[in-house]
Amino acid sequence: MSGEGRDQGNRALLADVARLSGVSEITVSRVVRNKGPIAPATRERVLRAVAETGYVPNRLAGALASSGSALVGVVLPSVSNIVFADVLRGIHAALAPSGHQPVVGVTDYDRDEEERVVRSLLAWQPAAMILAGFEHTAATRAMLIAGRIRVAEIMDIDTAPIDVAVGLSHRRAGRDIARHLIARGYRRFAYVGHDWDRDRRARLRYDGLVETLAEGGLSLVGERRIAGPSSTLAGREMLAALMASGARPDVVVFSNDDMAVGGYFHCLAAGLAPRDDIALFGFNGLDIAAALPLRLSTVRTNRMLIGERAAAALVGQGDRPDAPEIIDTGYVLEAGETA
Amino acid sequence: MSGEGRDQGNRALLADVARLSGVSEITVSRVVRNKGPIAPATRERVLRAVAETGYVPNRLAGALASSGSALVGVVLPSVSNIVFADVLRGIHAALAPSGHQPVVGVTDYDRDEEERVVRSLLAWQPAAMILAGFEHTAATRAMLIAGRIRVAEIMDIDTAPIDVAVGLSHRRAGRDIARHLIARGYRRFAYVGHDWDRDRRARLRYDGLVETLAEGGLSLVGERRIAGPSSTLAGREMLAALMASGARPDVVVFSNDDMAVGGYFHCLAAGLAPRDDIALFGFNGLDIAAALPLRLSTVRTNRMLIGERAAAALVGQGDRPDAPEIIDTGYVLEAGETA
DNA sequence: CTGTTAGCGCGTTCAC
DNA sequence: GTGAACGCGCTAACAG
Repeated sequence: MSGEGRDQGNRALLADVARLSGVSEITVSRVVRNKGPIAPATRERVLRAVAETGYVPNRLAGALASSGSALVGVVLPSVSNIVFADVLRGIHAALAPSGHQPVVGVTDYDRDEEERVVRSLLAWQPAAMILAGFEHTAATRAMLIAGRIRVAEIMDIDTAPIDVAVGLSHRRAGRDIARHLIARGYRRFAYVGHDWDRDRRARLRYDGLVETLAEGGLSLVGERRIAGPSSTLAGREMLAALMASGARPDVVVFSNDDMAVGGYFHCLAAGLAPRDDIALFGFNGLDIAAALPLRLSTVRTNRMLIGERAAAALVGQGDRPDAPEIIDTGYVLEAGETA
Repeated sequence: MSGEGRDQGNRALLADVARLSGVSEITVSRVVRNKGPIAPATRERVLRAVAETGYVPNRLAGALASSGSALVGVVLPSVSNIVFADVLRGIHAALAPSGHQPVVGVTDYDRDEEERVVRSLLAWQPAAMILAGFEHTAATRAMLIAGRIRVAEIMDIDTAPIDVAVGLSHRRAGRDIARHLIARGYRRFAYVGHDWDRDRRARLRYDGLVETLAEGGLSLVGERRIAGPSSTLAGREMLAALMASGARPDVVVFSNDDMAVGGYFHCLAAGLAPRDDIALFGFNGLDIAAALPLRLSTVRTNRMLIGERAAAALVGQGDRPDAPEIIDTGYVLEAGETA
């Protein structure tokens, strides 16, 4: 606000280009946007003037005039989590061809912060909005619904969306993990996880896991959750604590790969052989999981695809449909070498 | 472009709030922006009307009218690299209080793509621009200089910036690593790295390392670089290849922690004891480095701080100064347990 | 194929 | 402490 020099200097405007090429502003506008019929000769003259002046269109003005910005709001709990970074990459990739720009807001896993972020993104009149997760405040939901813009809620498809849901069923993944491990002969299951308030999807997987165990007459022989975000260090410490508590699992299911890699490290430090002494199972299919001395057994999710499909489902797809749409991007259970 | 329903529906405007509260538009505007003198009673009436209508200011229009947007362009080579994700987190944190919004463009390590990204970000009339790195096309430089907006080039401070540089000296870090390891008694150095075209900072560190070794009468006994991005898997494979080539280093310096963790995994798989058989040194100070069975010896850089300082140096700081500014965010050499 | 007219929604003057 | 007029830079409708 203290800034003075908000002067454009010699920034070229549409009018400058028009004058230089001897046509009207609207003609230049049409050439620049590749819209409407233009005589080849005119186009060339205009293009030359554009190059000469170094004209860069003011999209702020353009968006205001056409009451439709090429901005897409993206609301993520975190960007330093590789999972969301991958999603963002997918969104970028899908948006680039149409000239749309993602504008990212970060909530830090806080619903009230999400409300503030959504409000502030909405102020830029975005063409669409992509949010990670389905748990919003009432006010957030109201803004999203009233906004009339397309909205994608991504990462899981276990909940009914406002408009479009893109992701995978985490509950189903949890069930598949249980089935797979039971089939492999494991019986003494333990769980090592992180904060469910921050990551409801981890809880959905847990529920699926425990449900299916129960159907097989099994239950967890041990369980440990850290009251914070997942991390390699947390995984290492939680598995150490679990083992110290006297539990004797033959397999440990982790809330995700970060935690599982930490568990792997605990095994190395404690002289336990992963799989032979204790089997390990993760979730996400991160690169590092495949680089461990023994390839981590895990579930590979396609985060980039989630971002791509979400973006593609929203831009240039017309109005919000009557019935919510569900897009399942699936997952692959990778047997690996640690379970 | 195919979208029909770009209709605002019943979106409340400044005029609606004004009518409802019985004052003029400009008064509402002042209340909403907390600017100018307002009678407490008026403010309250207006605020009530704002709440009632659910009014959200149109920042597009606001920016156009005041010819100054609260957007900050951020140009990054990648978002799925934790290093840049951390930087982005810092930028977000520093920008949030002043209501500025970062708009991110991703170049995928391509200079021509950077040019396109910069052009398209400039079209949103950002208040400032933050770019990772110093190597731009001539056209990119020209746009940045002509734009009159504040520009930060971040990550290293080994090159003269257009306006502000924020980061650390990678060449100096390379020299410090060499000095540290020589002091610890290591003599047979090897290097395992990744693509220098994508990451010039890795090369600066390499240069510093080799220079200092030479001053001590030493040189690398082995060296391996993958022609692609860094990754745990690449680190593992490159160290394996290096050892297979017959080199017998007593310490391996990696281009970064990802590569070093991969090297650690190779040691485990090959039955080599990290440090006792072969010492390992990384760069960045990632969380995972501290979670390994032996804490990785590395250099901790403060990526979030880089983002914060860059953002703080630009917004609300007036015009571009005559002389470029250099902000050194420093680094800490962490001795660790692997070297 | 090209131009004219009339805003988009708000903030900056100034005046009162 | 409040308001009226004008314009930010561009594009949607029409004409021609």
